Amino acid sequence: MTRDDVAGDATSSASRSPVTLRVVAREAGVALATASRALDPRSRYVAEDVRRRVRETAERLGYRPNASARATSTGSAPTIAVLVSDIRDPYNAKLVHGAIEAAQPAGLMVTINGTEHVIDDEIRVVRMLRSQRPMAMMLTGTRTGNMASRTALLQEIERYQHDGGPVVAAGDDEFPFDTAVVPRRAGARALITELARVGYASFALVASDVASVATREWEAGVVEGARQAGVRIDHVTTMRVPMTRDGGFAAASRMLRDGHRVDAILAPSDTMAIGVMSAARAAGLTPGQDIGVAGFDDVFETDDITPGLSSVDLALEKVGRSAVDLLLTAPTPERRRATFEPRVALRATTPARR
Amino acid sequence: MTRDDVAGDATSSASRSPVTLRVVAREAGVALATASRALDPRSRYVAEDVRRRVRETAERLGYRPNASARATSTGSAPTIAVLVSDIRDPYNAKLVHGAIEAAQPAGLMVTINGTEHVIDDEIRVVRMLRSQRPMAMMLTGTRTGNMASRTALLQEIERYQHDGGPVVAAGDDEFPFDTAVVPRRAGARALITELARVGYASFALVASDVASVATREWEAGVVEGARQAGVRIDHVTTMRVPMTRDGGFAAASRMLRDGHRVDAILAPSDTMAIGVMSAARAAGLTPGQDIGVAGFDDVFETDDITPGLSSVDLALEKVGRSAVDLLLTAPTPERRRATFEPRVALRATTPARR
DNA sequence: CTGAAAGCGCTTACAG
DNA sequence: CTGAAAGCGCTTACAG
Repeated sequence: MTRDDVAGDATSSASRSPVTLRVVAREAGVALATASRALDPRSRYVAEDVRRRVRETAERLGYRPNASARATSTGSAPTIAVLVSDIRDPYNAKLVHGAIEAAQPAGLMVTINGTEHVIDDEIRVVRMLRSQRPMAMMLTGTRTGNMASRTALLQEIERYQHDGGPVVAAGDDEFPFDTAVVPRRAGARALITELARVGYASFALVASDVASVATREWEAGVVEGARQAGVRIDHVTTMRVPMTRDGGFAAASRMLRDGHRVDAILAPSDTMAIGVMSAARAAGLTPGQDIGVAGFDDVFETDDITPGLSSVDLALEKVGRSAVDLLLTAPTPERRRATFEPRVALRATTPARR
Repeated sequence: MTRDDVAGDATSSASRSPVTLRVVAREAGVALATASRALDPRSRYVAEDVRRRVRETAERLGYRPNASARATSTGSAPTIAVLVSDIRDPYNAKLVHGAIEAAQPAGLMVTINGTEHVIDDEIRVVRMLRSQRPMAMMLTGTRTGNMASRTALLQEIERYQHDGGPVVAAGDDEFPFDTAVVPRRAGARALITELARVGYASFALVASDVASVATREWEAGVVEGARQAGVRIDHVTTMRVPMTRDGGFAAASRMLRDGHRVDAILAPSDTMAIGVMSAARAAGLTPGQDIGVAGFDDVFETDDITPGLSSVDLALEKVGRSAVDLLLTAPTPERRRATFEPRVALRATTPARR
């Protein structure tokens, strides 16, 4: 009753080569071309019994078509290349997850390339990506970097487009590609409208001027909403800080030190809002009690963290999914924009006032 | 002073084909083989001036080598295929981020494939991945699923290995591959040791029996640590729940309803611990005050969420990086395990007692 | 419906 | 050091 029959041949492991279509064809007794067709679901004109026989043979041999060979034959790989600044950022993770969800049923792989928020790094990465001849490219997250870098990036991407590669963006409406637009402006507008409705009348904004487009859109939405709702934006603190917890802390600290007193502080991301809360506490204010705090993104999605952070759900997974859908449908002569419904989530950091 | 010279030919955009090595060679006045060598940094025996000329030509034409063609020629793609259950989970995101960091300098792409925690889905994905002929495969996160699925998955992976493909795991020590092991056991041991040191004497564990290996390792570490430190594990509630906030809530609720009273409740992930905190509050207990709560993973990494959740930093990014390093170094006859130093982070949910 | 052949864009012995 | 040629594993007109 030994188990020797179960154990494989452990010694002769590596470096055999995978089963090839040629082998499958030979074993099934057909020509290479026939085997190719039999295995291609889109190919008409194959006798049913031949098809079955070839498929069974392929299955039995554990045949897997060589995607690279297929790609060099057809000219492009069944791959969507996604540029993402930092996959640990839940904002990006949600976009990417949505993209993967939409890509898999279409038989497409998603390739992730980190760029660490540095636009010059992105240029390098796009160069690398062009080599892959991916079916499409997708830009995600927020761009930073100066005008020159930006132009260089666009140029590298345009080379890809020039060769017929479709490009889509998921995020801000800042590039001349089809874009699944994160509803920042509408979301910001809805947020301040809601807050006004539950009794907030004066606001301070803390923002980073680094991730410019994202912040600008958010700020524009807040200002529009404030005007409509008849509430005041008393102070805007824009600092050259990253959109991180520490950035939010720094900006809010300065604002509070300057003596501004408002009903609520708004930040352009939840991560920054966490820093705002810390700054408030450091200044002796309890968020949700002495002062309202609201973020943006809704990446925490929870009331379990106390106090629950008010935020705006930007439908990021849908945005990611929709970006892939844009790639999957035929391009139109004019540029397309997919839009989404944001959802305001008021939680413990902004209880109703009065 | 028009800008026509800058604008490209906007009308005739798509479907031209990328510049090919053949074109570069012709333009540079050399043979195809010579161009290939001139562009290959590893290739000796190319006259310096020829190399320079070819490189300049390639640069000027915006040439990018066709990775697929190269891959079909060499037999494998410069790609690490990563299997990940859910990229939105910060645990996975950190592992993947580490992997990307290590892969990029080596000129390797990382391919992400979501599997939604379903092992049968993983089998499908591995089949797909085999087609890519990636340089290596990396398993990440926690496996679930029954014995049969598990065997089928291993079998599919073994086919890949059989063809000479290296496989590495980043996570639990549950597969017969080189593994960068997440230090769960040591981390759990260290956690309870620390807690004992600051005055905690009795504990309850809530766990999921779904993600078995991860939970088992954690539990084993806790039990070992408790024995060494001379503290009591009063109760273990293991429920058939996912390792989520809701899973933690359900298990902790049942435990508390059963009337168990302990100094602290421990959960095998931060996400579950968040649920535990909610359950405690629902039972009228304030975490960090009436009862201690500690998670595991340290995915939140922060004191800013109040009360700050005590946890164990499992060095996940290092684990991810190291997994790739294992792939990049020559394999050894015996299986390798890379290990890491966990770091206990005691925060507000477990203040020192007495 | 099937097969022989050309071609996709590279790499790499092999022979100068 | 360089070039002509074969080969990687597929797909796809083209001619039965």
